[in-house]
Amino acid sequence: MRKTKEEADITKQSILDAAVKLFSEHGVAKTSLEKIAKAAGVTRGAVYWHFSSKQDIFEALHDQLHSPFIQMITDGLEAVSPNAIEQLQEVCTELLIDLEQNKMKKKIATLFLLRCDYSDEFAQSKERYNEKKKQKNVTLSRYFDKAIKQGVLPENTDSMLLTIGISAYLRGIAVEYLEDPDAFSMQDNAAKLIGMYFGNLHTK
Amino acid sequence: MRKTKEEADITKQSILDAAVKLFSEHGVAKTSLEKIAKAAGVTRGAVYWHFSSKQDIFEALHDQLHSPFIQMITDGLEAVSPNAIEQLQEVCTELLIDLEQNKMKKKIATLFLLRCDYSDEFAQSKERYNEKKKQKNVTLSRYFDKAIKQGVLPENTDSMLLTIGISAYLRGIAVEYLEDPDAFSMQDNAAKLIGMYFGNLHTK
DNA sequence: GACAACATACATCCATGTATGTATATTACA
DNA sequence: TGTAATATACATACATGGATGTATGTTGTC
Repeated sequence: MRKTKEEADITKQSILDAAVKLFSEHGVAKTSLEKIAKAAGVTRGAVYWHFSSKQDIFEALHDQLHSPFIQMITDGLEAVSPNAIEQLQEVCTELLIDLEQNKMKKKIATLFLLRCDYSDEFAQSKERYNEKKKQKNVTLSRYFDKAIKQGVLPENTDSMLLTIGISAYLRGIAVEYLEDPDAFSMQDNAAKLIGMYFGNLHTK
Repeated sequence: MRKTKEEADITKQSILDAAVKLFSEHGVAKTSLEKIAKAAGVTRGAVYWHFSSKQDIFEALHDQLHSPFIQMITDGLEAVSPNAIEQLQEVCTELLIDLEQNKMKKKIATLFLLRCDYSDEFAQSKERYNEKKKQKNVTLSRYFDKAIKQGVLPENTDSMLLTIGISAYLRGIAVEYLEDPDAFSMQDNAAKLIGMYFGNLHTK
């Protein structure tokens, strides 16, 4: 019954995959380890071998999936561009369209935005999550400072406030979309929505 | 042990109050009817007398609390104003500041935005919720049409898109704030944040 | 005296965690 | 290089608590 290290890693990953699927479909709280095990084609024994609890699985998913999601924004901004705001617009738009087209990302975003709450046992996850968010905000804020120097944003722009605004807007669009994906199409509207926000920011 | 109709109503309301508190603090899924009963100073017998299940309580809260919350926006827009956009700005700003100052509203918003998910048994609640949202969007969209006729919005404005945008923005700000109320103050920033969005919409 | 407004008691089901069994991969050693 | 020892990767079994729903008892009201 013993498996290779590689086989064991596959088992572990299949548990995580099953967890993502079930968490995003039925919510974290309503998903039992038994269901995860079955969906992964193993027993709870395997689950408890690889993870100590449901929180543990959640944390693993958080590290593996959510953090990169946040970083996707910051990474996309590293390339040098003549117009920092236009670049940001493109990154945001792509992120939103990707949410519609990439099934996996859609699942992940649904999971972390709509299917979990960070109270009680998950408070520790929230702590780390808030930290990542702060980092992201610092990065974005510095980015806006760059844009101001570039002359594509007015001198008196409050970069921190703009950061909060953009973050909220992006999240709001994502949440509203994921909550009811038939309400509107990202492909058709993401660019326009983002454009609406940035329309008044250009100095041109 | 039989009580007056009035006393019974008080009991029922105290159960709902306890539910709001516990739901918003620990999440809907993690709150048992036993805990609600204890917090309300009764037994589960009383809870089952007034409600058929946890979903039933959730639905009652939804009707009692969430719907009015949505309607607060639409209601605030009924008054006749010379500048529809400025009026909307004020309504949105007030709503957000209220979220910080009114403890009860903060609890309610936390509950419905961060502490519940609408999958599985709660799908029926979601249906009705989405319906209300559609109504709200129609109202808002008509409102923007009015603003266009008023001349405070450009002729070529896409009112439906603007509706989606505003809704998303408001929700995003609310969610980001509630998730970490220490991150920024509504009193200081709500007006500015709302202003940022509307800045490019004026025809002035 | 009937019924409303509960409290209490009971039965059942899940979910969790842990303990134990087991086959096999890996390692140690001769 | 073969083989015994050991640790790994689980499956199975067990014990427990907690949550739910219902059934029944009790008291006061109308």
